[in-house]
Amino acid sequence: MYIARALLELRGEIFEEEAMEPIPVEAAEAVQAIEPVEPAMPEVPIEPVEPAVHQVPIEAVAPMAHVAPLVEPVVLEAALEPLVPIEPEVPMEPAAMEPMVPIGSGQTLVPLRKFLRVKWDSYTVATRSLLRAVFSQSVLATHSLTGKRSPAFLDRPVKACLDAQIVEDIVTTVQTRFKSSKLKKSMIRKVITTKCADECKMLRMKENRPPGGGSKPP
Amino acid sequence: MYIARALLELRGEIFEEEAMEPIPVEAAEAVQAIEPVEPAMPEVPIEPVEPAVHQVPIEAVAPMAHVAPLVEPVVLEAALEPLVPIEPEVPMEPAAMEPMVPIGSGQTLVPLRKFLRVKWDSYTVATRSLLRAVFSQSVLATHSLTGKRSPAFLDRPVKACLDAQIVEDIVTTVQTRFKSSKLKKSMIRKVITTKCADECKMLRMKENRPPGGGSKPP
DNA sequence: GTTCCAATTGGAT
DNA sequence: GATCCAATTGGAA
Repeated sequence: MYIARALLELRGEIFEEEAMEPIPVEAAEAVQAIEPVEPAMPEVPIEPVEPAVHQVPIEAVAPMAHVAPLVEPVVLEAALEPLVPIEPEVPMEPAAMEPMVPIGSGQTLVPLRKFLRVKWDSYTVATRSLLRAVFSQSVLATHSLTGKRSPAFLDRPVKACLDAQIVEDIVTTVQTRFKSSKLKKSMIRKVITTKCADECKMLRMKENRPPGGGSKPP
Repeated sequence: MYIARALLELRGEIFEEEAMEPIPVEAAEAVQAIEPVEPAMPEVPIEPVEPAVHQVPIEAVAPMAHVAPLVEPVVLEAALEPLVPIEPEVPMEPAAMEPMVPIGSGQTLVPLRKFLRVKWDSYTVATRSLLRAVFSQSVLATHSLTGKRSPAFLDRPVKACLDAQIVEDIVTTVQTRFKSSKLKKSMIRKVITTKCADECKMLRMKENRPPGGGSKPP
């Protein structure tokens, strides 16, 4: 069973190799959902106090596609705050139904549906893919690995840093999957840095070309 | 004898021994065992599979000390003075006597004495060390890997690029030495880029602090 | 549409 | 003193 296998792989109990087994896309596609719209609102990075578990927001989709997708605004708002762990006082109703998968230390939870779409073709692709499963595009575009200022551009505003625990969980997950290639953490972190930079560029493109800016040759 | 051993190492008949990446060594990570680099097993395909210019037979150099290399070291005379004579004050006659060692394709010759000083502790150290054995500090400081302009600093003057053949020979040499870790060329090239940048910074420092700039507390 | 590359930088290690 | 890190960039792959 795919889910069971995915969980086993998670725990490193199934061997990986450079060319991983073809990803069970069918399972993911069965419940495929349209990517939620990314509100271009730069959210303020709220530092969690002492999070026990980092829960990645789920998409507004019914648990196993059996039920009609009951989209609640609460869920959408939650999706805006990917870095913030679920708050105790906010009971997540539909979110609780979403099957979650722990990665790394187990403190980071990834929606199973998203996890199944992660591409394991190479450590770089896997890292970038995992990032997209865990963070929203807007978060990736507005954050950096360390939150430190660019030494080459000291005047540029500093970006907030990605949640360190989640980053660490991603790194160890990729390391485990590709452990036969003895990946150093710094390699994976470099990919994360590049991914954030690329997302930042893409976001900038979209902002400067909202709609109607394109040239239309007749 | 050291020279004999060096030649053996060149042919890959002596292996990396302890020479391997001393481990990621990130922060708290720690405990990955330094796995011993495969059992000693001569597997380097130095054998003359092809008559091409690939590998210069070691024998052509071994007799040395009085015979010029069979292959004309065209590359090294290429204006960039990649290989400087050991002693500037001695005439070039001893330079012709200097035992040279071919690396990579065999088109690049390294003075044996410098080659013996190369550190093989890790692929990064080895790469930087090899660079210093092949290029002068001033060349490293004034050149870059590709010779392309920095995309982040389009106004900066473009540096000349290091000799592509020599770079390739360095890359393949390091790759061969550390092939058990399946190094990608891009990794090694990145080290070269960084080394050039570091040498450039150092040169800049020296230029701004010739002598007499230091503070002397009594 | 992404991903990758590498030049430059200052500080950290 | 040398090496490593990673933020930023534009264009190449």
